[in-house]
Amino acid sequence: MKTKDENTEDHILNAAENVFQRKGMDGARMQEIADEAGINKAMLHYYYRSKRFLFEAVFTKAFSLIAPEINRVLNEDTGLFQKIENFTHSYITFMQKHPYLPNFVIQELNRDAGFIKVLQAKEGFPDFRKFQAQVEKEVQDGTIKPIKAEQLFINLLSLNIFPFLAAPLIKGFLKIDDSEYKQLMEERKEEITGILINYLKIK
Amino acid sequence: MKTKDENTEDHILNAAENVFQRKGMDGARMQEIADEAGINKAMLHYYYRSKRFLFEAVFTKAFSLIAPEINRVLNEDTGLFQKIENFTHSYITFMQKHPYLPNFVIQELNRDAGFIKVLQAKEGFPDFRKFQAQVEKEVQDGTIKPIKAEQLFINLLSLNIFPFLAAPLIKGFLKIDDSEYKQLMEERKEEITGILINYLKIK
DNA sequence: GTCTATAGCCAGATAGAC
DNA sequence: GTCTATCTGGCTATAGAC
Repeated sequence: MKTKDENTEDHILNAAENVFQRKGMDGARMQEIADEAGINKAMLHYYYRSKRFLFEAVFTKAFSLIAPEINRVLNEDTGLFQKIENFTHSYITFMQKHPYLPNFVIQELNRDAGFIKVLQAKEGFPDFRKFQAQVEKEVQDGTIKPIKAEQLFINLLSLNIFPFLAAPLIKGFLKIDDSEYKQLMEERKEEITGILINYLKIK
Repeated sequence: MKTKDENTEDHILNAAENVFQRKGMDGARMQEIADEAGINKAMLHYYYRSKRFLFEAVFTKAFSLIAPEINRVLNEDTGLFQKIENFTHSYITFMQKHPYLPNFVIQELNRDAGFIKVLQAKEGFPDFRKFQAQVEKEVQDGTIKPIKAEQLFINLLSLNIFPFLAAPLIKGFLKIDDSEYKQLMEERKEEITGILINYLKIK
């Protein structure tokens, strides 16, 4: 078999990512995906059979891009402070590459919560237990304040992800434009690391 | 004119809230709203003329419920620590009453960012300036660490709102059920207040 | 004001030529 | 594999009786 640089199937998937991530399952149109891919509507069905299946391919791939980001926090072989800093610093870079992705995943999971079970069954789904053990150990050792691993994890995700999800809302409240907002996000690398490490540190 | 306890127009709006907030603009169906209201599809158009107008009525009302919550942080006449505690403690209660609301607002603003301008023009849109002045004053007085009001505001919203937006995702990562998650949210009242006050306090 | 019936359109999906 | 043409169903919106 010959493998072209980028075959039709991949073209379709890329186009579908663009459209689904911006418009969501319900707002997306097969015609728009076909246009984006520069081919015909019938081809979408030839390769993916239905809108539903195409959507699921996009969703699964989206999640497979997020999973390594989460795994970096959960399973990397470094200290807690280092993990917090690594995750926070790399997250903005990730968002610049995939601006619609977290919102897409969260939105579609709210629309169809049962889908998380499909993801959990797949290879590479993040495993929380190692992180939990690490936090418990550091608390035991007295290197950090007593805190639940779950809460720390939620705090880390909240502080990093929310400002991107709610960007239009926050820009509206603060009455600032895109470039000022981008500047704020840049500052948050230090801001978030500072807050969390300050909270964990024993004075 | 006689005012019935709940007239048809309100019935429709309530039903529309249910459906739009769960399904979004694109996923919602006029038929489902009519069923929910226990009346006929034609009535929706009689009272609200189009799906678009009905949606906007729902969206505007949704925002008018959130605005006072934000205003409490921005304009209440209390100290910063008190504001943080008040907002955090009341937010969970608010979410229990309106579980789909913040996700709905954020999602639809991402779909159509221009809509924020309509909201900004309305009465009661939160004004950030008083909060900003307060933070700057407390920094000046040396009662809190130097911090930008914008970042503090973003932190407060992130820590409170995100865990509800991303509930299905976080439940999936932590492999916990609804009641365990609810318990975590309850603990967060103290967790969030602690983090932020700890970060602001001068030791 | 409230209903039934239906117009008119648009989207997902398929048939079939090449 | 790729296209054009078309089917079929569902959705918003309206016409018109009561």
